[in-house]
Amino acid sequence: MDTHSRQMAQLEEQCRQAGKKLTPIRQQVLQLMLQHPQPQSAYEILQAYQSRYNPKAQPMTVYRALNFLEEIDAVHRLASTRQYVVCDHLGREHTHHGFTQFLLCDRCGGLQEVEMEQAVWQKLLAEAAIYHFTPNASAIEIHGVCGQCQNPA
Amino acid sequence: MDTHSRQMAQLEEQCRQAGKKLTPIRQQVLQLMLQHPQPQSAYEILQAYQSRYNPKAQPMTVYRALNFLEEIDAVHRLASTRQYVVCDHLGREHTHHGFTQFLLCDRCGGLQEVEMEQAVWQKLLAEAAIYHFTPNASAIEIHGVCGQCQNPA
DNA sequence: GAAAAAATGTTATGTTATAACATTATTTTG
DNA sequence: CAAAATAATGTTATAACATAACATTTTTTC
Repeated sequence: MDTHSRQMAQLEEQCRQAGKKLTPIRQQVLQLMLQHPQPQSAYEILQAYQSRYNPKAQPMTVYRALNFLEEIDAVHRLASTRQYVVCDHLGREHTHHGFTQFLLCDRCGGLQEVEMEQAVWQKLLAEAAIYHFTPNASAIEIHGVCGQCQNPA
Repeated sequence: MDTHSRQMAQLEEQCRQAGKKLTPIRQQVLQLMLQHPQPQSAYEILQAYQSRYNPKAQPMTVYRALNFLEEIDAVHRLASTRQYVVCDHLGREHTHHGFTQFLLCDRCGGLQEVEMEQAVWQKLLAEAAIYHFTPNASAIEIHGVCGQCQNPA
């Protein structure tokens, strides 16, 4: 069983336990995303979906699947670029506890998902607390240039 | 001379020194934004511009002014909400050196602009460096609930 | 004052996302 | 099991955000 199948199976189990359903459409969308590690826009995913599964699929179909997958933490939506990407932890025990740092390469469009050190996000929270502000999101997005693009082979 | 006029005058001086021009349109857009401390979408600003200055103004007019104002660090674009807001430092000596934290209230739509402690953003940079990633943006956006909205009077 | 550069006007279109309502599939419950 | 309720999907339309491309005007430079 390949990695994607295993991830899919584990996710299906997770859903079942949570009383949610990983329907065919949702699986198909996730499948497409697993095969494409780079972040993609909803409309790019729609195109892939149309090519592969159903030429008549509409935006809503993909958006609904993406929203569901985001709810169950299977995918992330990158607010700054309006793109979607499979969660790096998919199919692992470990889910998100603290903050996530998304490192987005402006050159190649690639993404690195990094768990922030606890010490760092606690400091971020502390700074916010000075202003009596309570964060409810747990990710930050940082744009820049990745290692690959800085030192091309 | 009121605060806005003073800020405008100082900005004009800054522009002059940098060989850039704070044209009437750009001033007008900034003026509207100064009168509206909450972040606004480009189209909201366009509406205000149409009401106040020119009913026939088009989106491009506002977008061009906003892009210019962003270039000279007079306004910020909030990527996660696609809104624009006047820079909190406008008209002060102090400009951005390190990282900025934008605290966005999901309840009231308000914004608090906070300079990150150097120790914190250095840690962020250090974490990014592990992945040979070089950030080129210097702001992060954190969503949550502000003090006002948590403890309504 | 002619040429070049910068800003603005104008039209069209591309991109992202959701509202609203109809239909179908699945689950619950009497 | 059948009716009712809920969840998911289909479908159409449109709202909201943003830029391309080219024309015209204004400003600067020489």
